[in-house]
Amino acid sequence: MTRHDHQLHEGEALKSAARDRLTKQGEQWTDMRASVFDALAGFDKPASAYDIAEAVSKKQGRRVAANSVYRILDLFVGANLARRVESANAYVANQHPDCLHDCIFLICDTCGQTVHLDDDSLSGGVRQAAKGAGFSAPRPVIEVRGTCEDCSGS
Amino acid sequence: MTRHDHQLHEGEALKSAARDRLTKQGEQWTDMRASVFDALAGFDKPASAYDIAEAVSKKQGRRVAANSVYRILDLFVGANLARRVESANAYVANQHPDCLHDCIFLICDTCGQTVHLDDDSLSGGVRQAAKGAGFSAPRPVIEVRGTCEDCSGS
DNA sequence: TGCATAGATGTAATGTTGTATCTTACCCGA
DNA sequence: TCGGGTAAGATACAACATTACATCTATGCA
Repeated sequence: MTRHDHQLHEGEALKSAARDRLTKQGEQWTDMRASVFDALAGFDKPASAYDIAEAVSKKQGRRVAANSVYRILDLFVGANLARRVESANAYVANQHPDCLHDCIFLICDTCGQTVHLDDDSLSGGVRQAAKGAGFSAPRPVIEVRGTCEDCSGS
Repeated sequence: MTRHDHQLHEGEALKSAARDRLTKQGEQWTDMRASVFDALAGFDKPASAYDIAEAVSKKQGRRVAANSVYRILDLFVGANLARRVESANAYVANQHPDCLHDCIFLICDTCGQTVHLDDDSLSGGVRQAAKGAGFSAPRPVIEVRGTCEDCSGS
């Protein structure tokens, strides 16, 4: 596995990195988008759009509809601020929105905790295999379901 | 990519291989299961449970409910007769139910066609990475979204 | 034979995830 | 201040998945 020497953001730093990234792409950093990002980053495991809608609703004391959240999540995924975890139908905040990786998620079937690896040699191999089969614009989805260390111990 | 020298089944041969495999596991090969397998194998791209329910319903002239199909698909996936394509919420028949592979799906975003690779070195690398991170019983999900050769040409 | 039982399937309802469409609110430049 | 554009709200609906419980059927055994 490759080591990351780039910045791992958290809390306010992550939030402002996300804001910078989005505005740099010509998109607006609205209150609603900030709220969705906060909620997403506040979860310690992948959150569904509905989870986020509920969290934002609670925080703001008004009902926020799921479709608004979806729109914003799509935008985030497009801007590399968030990732979709396909096998969980859920989303996670990207801790380093400024680096482009094909990332690998390890999702615990027991507790839902998800850890995130970047291994460009593995994902590169998958990309190569796809290209070799005639696929263009490949976007690898590499996830592993299993049991995390904490859960397998208990 | 590794070459397959094992048997690739199709049509009746595939069906009987599937039946053998299932019965060998102590499960029954019922009419309903045969119908679901037929329908699944009859699609040329990943089929959702509802697609299959509809196909079976049409063929039998009676309404088959989704949950029956889900039950059987779960059984099939457990017995290696079928695979779930996570990023498509859909299922495909496994062409060689007797071999255990972590397979790789390439799904065309345009036409939905899905090709299936077995590359044990890639999937092994992913397994290794997961184990290295403390994950046990890893089940890799490796899929690639992109554009197939046919669709990128047009 | 007839009954008990376990497994398979049917029925219905419901929950979760994702889109489509139209409307409204707001900002900003002309 | 008007007009165009983007963001977000409201509503409906489509697609995917699960649950609880009823019924059927094959099988073994008294």
